[in-house]
Amino acid sequence: MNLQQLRYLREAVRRDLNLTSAALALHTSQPGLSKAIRELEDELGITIFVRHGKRLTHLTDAGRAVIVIVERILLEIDNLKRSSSDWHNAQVGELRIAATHTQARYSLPPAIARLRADYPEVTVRLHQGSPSQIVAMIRLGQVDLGIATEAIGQQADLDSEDLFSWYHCAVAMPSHPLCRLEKVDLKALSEHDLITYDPQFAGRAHIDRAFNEARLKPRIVLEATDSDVIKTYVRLGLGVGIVSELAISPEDESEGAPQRLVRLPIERPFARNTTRVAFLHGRILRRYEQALIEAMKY
Amino acid sequence: MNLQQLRYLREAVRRDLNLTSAALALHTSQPGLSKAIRELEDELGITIFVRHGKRLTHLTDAGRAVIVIVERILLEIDNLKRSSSDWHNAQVGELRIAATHTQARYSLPPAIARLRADYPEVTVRLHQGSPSQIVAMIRLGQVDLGIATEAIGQQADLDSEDLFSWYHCAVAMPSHPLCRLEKVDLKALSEHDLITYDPQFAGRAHIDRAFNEARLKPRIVLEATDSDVIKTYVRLGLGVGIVSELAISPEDESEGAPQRLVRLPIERPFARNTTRVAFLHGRILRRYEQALIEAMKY
DNA sequence: CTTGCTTACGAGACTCGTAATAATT
DNA sequence: AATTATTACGAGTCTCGTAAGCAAG
Repeated sequence: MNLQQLRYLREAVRRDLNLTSAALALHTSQPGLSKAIRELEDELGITIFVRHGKRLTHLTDAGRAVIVIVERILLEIDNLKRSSSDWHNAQVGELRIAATHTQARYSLPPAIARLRADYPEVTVRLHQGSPSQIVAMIRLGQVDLGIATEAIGQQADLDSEDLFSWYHCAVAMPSHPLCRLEKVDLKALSEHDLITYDPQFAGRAHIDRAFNEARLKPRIVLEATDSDVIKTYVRLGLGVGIVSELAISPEDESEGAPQRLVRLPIERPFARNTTRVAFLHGRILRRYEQALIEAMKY
Repeated sequence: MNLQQLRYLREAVRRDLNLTSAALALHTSQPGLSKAIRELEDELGITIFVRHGKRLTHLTDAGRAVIVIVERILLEIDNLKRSSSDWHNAQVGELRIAATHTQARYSLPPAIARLRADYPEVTVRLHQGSPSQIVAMIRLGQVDLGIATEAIGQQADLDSEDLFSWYHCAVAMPSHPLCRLEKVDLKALSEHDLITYDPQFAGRAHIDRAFNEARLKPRIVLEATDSDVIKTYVRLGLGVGIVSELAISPEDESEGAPQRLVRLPIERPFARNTTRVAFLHGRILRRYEQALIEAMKY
């Protein structure tokens, strides 16, 4: 048994039992991969894959049991490399982050700037996606850390940590009728056109829940995954935007700004959102990964 | 990096950084082992061992961090083999148990008989030792399961399970003066010669504690690691034995027996003892290992 | 008939053991 | 002087890629 075989096996499973595709991904030949897997099966004395003629169709029970352990082994091998690397040159490396747009655009920049200053030799790769895509990227080992607000604290195979909390706010153009009110409640909001996040994103669940509990049907005229897109449409006068307060900067609200946004005085805020960072369960974090996480907490 | 290197490294650490001894244990050549470790250090980019000329003197900080991960990897590799083996031939294998004498002699036999009946192809190897030796044997991978009453529930690097509980009892020859009492209390016991376990064994700590709390000084005239030895000396008339009730069989007490022992009516029993089974943290148990554990619970 | 796994085979790399070397205790 | 790690080197093994074969959709 050797690590190569385990890596091949994992990739084959990840690629839905397509050895050709797995071989391609691993920059090796398909026959070699095929052989390695058969040899592993022989040595362990089990069949991992059910074969129909010359196709791998699905995993056996034993295969499912084995793959779990193999994933753990390879995770620890990674930990070994990362941990070693931390001892001899803590400051060089690569950090792959997946985040939603809101995080990538508003909460990550200062943390990454800080990281770049403290660890100039670390390359940062930033991927964007929906929370479920982020989770998938972590699982497949395509990224090291995932940052999102939804769906990221409840995965059994991921470890996660709270970073910070924030609320939604409502913004409108100065000319909007709601800007004339002292207090804006849910009912008032529900009577105007609203623009907010796609249901998967940035705490949208909390927004829906609030309206639901008040037995109100909001008129959401536009959904986007992206705070900037929402702000743009608010500026076009399409409605009131409900966005993360992270996405509203002083410049957006300043008197002199050409397309000034006004933050509406919402009576009671939508439920608090907590942005979290997640990574593979059991993964040891490198020094700069921990530094980034600390830099994001406040 | 390969598994061989990791195995070599683990053995070198286990053998107190003596590569010659490690090579011997692994049935390989010492230069090969030396080379493998250097190559691993090179690849990881760290030095694991501090070298004084040509001696390995101690571990570096990085080495200590690395060895923990390496142990985990090799444990999972073992799990992989064991788990696979469970799928293709659950009934064959080897089961190495370390137990104290009392367990090996009194509580294990029925469970092992049952195991032999259910899994005739499983070879059982039984090792004896003190609780701390048992823990060491588990740690070094010399045995699969360890069974003892003391010192075995509180090791951070071992998983453990309760098996059953039992009390100490006091036995004497029929002619002994204590046999004439209706009730025997600690004070009465403390006025006679006592024979019991070595301080490391079979709940001896509870015995000492009981006397201590009653501010009595027991006259322990003989200590043994072994219930049978204690019974033998009781039969020789050297004193009252305080042994596990597991070690007293109906034959010992039967009227017709040549060297009959009498169980004294102790007023209040010594604290309850719980016998536990322990194994390496994170180890996956084979079917017959679980079966043995279940067979011992009652 | 295209896709995709397996078998066959050979060149090159690697492993591992022996012998020699060198540094500590 | 004895013990113990490292270096050198070569035989044997193993790995891995190419080419060919064959089963399934």
